[in-house]
Amino acid sequence: MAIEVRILPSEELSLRDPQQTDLGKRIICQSIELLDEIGLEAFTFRKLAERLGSAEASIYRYFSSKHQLLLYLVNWYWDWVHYLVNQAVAQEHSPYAKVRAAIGALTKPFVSNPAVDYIDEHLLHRVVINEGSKAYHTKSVDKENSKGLFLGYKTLSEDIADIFLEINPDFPYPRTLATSLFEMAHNNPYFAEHLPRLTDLKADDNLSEKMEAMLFFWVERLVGAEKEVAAPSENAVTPKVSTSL
Amino acid sequence: MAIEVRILPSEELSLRDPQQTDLGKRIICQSIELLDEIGLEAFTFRKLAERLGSAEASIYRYFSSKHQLLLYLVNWYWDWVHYLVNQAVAQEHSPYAKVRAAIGALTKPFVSNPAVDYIDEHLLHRVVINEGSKAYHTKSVDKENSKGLFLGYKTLSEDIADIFLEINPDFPYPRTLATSLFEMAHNNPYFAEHLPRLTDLKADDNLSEKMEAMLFFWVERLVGAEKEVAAPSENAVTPKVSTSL
DNA sequence: TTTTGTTTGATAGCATTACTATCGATGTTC
DNA sequence: GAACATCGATAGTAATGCTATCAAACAAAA
Repeated sequence: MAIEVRILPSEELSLRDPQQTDLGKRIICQSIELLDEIGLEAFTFRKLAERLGSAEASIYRYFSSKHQLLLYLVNWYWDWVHYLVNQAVAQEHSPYAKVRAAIGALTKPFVSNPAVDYIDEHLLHRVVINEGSKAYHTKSVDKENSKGLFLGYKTLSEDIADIFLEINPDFPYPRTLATSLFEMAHNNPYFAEHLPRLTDLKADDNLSEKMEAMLFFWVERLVGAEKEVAAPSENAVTPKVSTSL
Repeated sequence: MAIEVRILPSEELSLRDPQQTDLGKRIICQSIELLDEIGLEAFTFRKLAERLGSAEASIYRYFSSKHQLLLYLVNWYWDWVHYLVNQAVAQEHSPYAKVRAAIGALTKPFVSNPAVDYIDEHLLHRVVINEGSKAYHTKSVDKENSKGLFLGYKTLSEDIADIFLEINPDFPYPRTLATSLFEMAHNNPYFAEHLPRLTDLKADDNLSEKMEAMLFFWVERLVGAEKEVAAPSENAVTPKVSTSL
């Protein structure tokens, strides 16, 4: 059974679906690498075309601007994380186990998707950490939001928020907590690497585990169900996935 | 008594001190307005010069790039918030009252500074909310960090983190909590206005008060001193300041 | 097998951006 | 009034962010 995970919440994310053609897939693949190497500011379609052995104009046939390309990539990421979260949560029953599972997916969203070989999830994760917030910190947010280009982020947050409400229906800040955890999961690795005095975590090998513990600490204290404070479900935090994306 | 608040942690923030000349002050003042109007991406020194009735080259004598200008403004903001926090905290004695005071400054950093007439703190606050994170999400972070260009953010966070440790010396995540509160104080108003499904707060008149309550809720639950949970200190949350900056 | 249409690569071009350099005019200082 | 710094003005250059055109390559349709 191949679950169809929506990658395009809106046709506005590209001029033509890059997943349908060879060039399109290479654009996605190489743009992630190039973004990771030189950053969004220095990234240009000219450089990408050169790297692809293709022409600038060819890329413009898929994406009208580098901002649209960024939105595409970030949406892909949000959908991927959402999928991982759903997958992990579905295997759990107690609310706290669900939270653990969701946090596991948030802190380790770089498991690779065997159904999509042209995207390096590890690289994409790093790119989103570095450039992700630029996708919505723009003068065009409202216009793009009305076209549904941020649905990926919103539905992901709301699904996570719902788990908090499952634990404690009176918790007053489920959405803020969900987005905060998401942002923390990106900011802390970044800070640990570049501005270490802004975080308590070290850029170790086991950063993910430390962060997982920290985010769970956050939820435990904030959502604060009085019973069942430490649900000892250790399994299935980051399940290996094998469905097609 | 005029307290000297450091605005330039490093000479690297400008080519020449804009506070010393009339043109310099007008550059600061108008750049904030222009950034607020059209955003960092569309902002150019040419447009700014036109608005100033000046020449592009004249601006380049103060700032080598718009990125340097952004760093200057963001540092000004960090120092200003830091000053407000110190000011507010100094008047309190109990740790929780200090937290309340600090959060008050974080959520309402737009009180105006009578000693600096060419900066509109309200506008600057909005600009930092919209563009602030772009100051350190760059490929040049490490280089700039080694020059001390982010000291403002780091010392602010650490001072706030120290208050948490005062409450609970064993709290394991003081810095992460400090930066999280700071980022939440920026993200939530932004989300409330542009992506409302990402937050629980409404873009009301009393957003600041709601946010203040929320951030205090965060600290209360997370830092979690068992005694003295609700310190009823209501005064001096955002003091009017009159020292020279 | 021709025809038609689609995709691509190649080239050109254009307005804007991000600067740098030069050069007088206008102060200001001593 | 000589020396100096500041500023506005103009010019120029390399890179950016696109748009347009055209022909080769290929696939689908007739």
